Amino acid sequence: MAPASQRRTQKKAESHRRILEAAKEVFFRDGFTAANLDEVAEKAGVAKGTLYRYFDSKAELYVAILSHNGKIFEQKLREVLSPSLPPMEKLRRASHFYFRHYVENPDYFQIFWAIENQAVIGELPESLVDEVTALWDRNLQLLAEIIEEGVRDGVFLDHDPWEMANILWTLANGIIQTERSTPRRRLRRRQLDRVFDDAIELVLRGLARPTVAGS
Amino acid sequence: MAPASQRRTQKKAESHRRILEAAKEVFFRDGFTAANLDEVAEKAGVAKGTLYRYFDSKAELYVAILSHNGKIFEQKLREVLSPSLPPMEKLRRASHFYFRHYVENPDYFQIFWAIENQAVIGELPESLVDEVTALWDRNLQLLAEIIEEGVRDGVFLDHDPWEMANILWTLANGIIQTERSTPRRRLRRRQLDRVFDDAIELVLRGLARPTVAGS
Amino acid sequence: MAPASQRRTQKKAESHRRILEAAKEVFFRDGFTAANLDEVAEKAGVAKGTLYRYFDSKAELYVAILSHNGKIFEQKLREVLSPSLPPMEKLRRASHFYFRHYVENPDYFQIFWAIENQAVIGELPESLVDEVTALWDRNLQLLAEIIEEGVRDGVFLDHDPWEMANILWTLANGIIQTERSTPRRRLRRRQLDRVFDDAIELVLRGLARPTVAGS
Amino acid sequence: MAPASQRRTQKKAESHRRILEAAKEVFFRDGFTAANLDEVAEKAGVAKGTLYRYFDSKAELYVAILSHNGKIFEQKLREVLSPSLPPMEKLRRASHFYFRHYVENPDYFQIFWAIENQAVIGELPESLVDEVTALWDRNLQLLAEIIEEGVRDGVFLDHDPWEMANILWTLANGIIQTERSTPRRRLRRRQLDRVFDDAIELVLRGLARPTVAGS
DNA sequence: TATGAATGAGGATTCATTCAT
DNA sequence: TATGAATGAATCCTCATTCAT
Repeated sequence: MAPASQRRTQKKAESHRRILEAAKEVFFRDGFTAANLDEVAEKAGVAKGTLYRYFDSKAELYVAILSHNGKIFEQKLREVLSPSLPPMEKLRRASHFYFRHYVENPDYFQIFWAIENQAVIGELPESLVDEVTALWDRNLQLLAEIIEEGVRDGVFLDHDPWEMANILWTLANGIIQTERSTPRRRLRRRQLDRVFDDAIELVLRGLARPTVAGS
Repeated sequence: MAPASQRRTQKKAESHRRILEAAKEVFFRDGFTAANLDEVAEKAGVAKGTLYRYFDSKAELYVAILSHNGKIFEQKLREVLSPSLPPMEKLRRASHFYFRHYVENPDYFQIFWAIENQAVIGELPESLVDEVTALWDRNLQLLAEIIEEGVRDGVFLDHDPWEMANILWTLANGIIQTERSTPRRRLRRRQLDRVFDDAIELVLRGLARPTVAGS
Repeated sequence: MAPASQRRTQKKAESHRRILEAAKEVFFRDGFTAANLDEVAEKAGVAKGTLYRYFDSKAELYVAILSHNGKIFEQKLREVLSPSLPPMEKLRRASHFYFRHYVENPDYFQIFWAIENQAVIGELPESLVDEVTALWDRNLQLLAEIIEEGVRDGVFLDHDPWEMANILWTLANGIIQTERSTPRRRLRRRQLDRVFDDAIELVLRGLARPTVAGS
Repeated sequence: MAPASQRRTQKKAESHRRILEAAKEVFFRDGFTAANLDEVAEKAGVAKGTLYRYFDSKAELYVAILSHNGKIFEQKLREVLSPSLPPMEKLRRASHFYFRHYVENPDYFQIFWAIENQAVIGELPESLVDEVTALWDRNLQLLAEIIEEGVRDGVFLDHDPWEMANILWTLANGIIQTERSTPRRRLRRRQLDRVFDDAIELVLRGLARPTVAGS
């Protein structure tokens, strides 16, 4: 490839990245409908029209963020789950990873929820919606497999793994979500660390098969 | 009061109620920004201008719904928690109430989350925001008191009651929220009943002080 | 009807009229795509949003003009064609009416042609397009009936009346259209009167069954 | 000329041709304002920026098409009008040529009309507009000369030749135009052939000096 | 008090044109 | 010379809010 062409390709990739970055911030803060593409363009340092060279519409830009961040998340989650660990420890690590990921990338988060919004989905090709749904299903599937393993090994109560995965997933999301949406309450960010640990341990206790005393 | 005046007062109350009803439906379905006051007025059977006789702005109408439904919820929750029950059973009832309340009033729900977003709602009087926040804090406080009682009685692990209340609250919200936002996943509405029961029992198990074997 | 309500209704009708008037002018001058609704609103003396209280979209406003003017034209044409005249004279009158109508309402004209435009039609409900098409067909039908009468009476050559109506219609449109589109040519507006007369007589001569010499 | 240079010149001419070809198609289909230069570039197989190496603006590209096709038309018309024929036959041939030209090049046509609209085209150099106007005037002049000849010979009525040329021109354009814009009416393309013949004969009859019976 | 017509700022999207490579 | 990415002005349409009746 000629150096000039290479430079141009790089610049394009850079613009793409900056747009996603800016859009993530704005969508996160304002939600899909209230988000303003003027602001996205300005934050990304490009002209408004440029957005449309990279994404066909506001809705597709939105989905691109969901998808992009979902892929990063999935990849990191897989790295965390080294196969030799016992199931309980895997779950504990996955939970901590999830929490840490959120603390370090607070704006990756809110956005998970919004795919539900009919106002957004209505404007999207079915295929895009399916893509994002499948992405998050894969993450849930990872959890379900750990639980299945634990059930087989007799360390977890005999519940439906997929259902349990949903409950765990839900707990984690719920805590983060609640914390986000109630910044004034007594539950402060400084304590969030501990609250999260406690919640994880609470759920793991609830999930574990009680060890028979004396055995 | 003169009969004419009385009739007028009744009619006003009726309009107020119809507007709240209609707005709840629309805000729930579309979210704050995408919600359209034309539709609210039409559903309520009043003229658009009439909305402004009852509420100063879209945002205040929104907050009025949060507040109104919160009050109803609080009242019902208090009715459920008759004081003679053991703490564990109180928590179980509160949880089931919460779930049942959601199943019967699905549109009461989504709306809890949105108060967070200052950027969307815009400039609300501090007092309004505080009112809603305080309302939900009172609900949490009810849970916290049950847990405190349980800790005192030795049936719950010795955790900070407020923190535990948050975790429970969060779990319940998270499950409902997840179910709402992932209608395509394997976790179907028909199973939600059971999932919710399982989740509650899981958390209560995690919260309970393990009984000494043999005793 | 209460006087206040009546006044409001009148004002609405007045706005409707002013919008149609302004839109006609702008659409005529610029064509559908290039026409600017900002300018229409300004000329009509209403806010831009007001346009949308009366017409759902640019395309529907456009069709409303076609339809409105078509109806006026049809009505006037019928008035001109008093039934007792001989066919040849009826045609002559219809022709002169058409020409006069154009001279007095130059902006009624151009617009006839544009319904063809796919860019416009594509955005319109089928029913609207059909309405306009039917309207103009009725005008053609009026001409065809005169010709049919003349053919029966033996004063016109034995051609298909519908076809002949098309040719006449076409001639008239063509002359006006050409004159509109070539303002710089030697054929000046001042002469248009005479050109139009000459064209009409030329076509009527061509249409007439030659009278037998000596009779 | 060096072979390399020659090749480059050829390639340029080829691009020029392809751009005109593509632009004709798009302008014809969509009209001036709605036409999209992105599509033109793609159809022509060149980059969008390349269009501006050949034409200074959208408007100039448009005018180039008018001019280019006008020149082709003029050349062919002259070939058709071999001087030895009687005027009536010349007119008949010119008419048929015009019609055939349209049937074979339907997209050459629509475009004639649009030069008029200064508001749409915007600021074109006077010289460009004059060029196109002059081109079409020359075609009209050809017709006028035939009529003048016929008037001198006594086979045509004594009318102003330029005026008659306009009427003929107009009739032809009108029929084609009407047919274009009313594809749904009863006048179908299959019959257009015959309609056109009938129209020509009608006009020629109207133009002809009646032969005195018995002489 | 209730109405609903009018408003006009705001926002998504398009596209002719420019210009660095 | 050709490219195609970037630009940003232009424009259609929406909708919360106002206000005359």
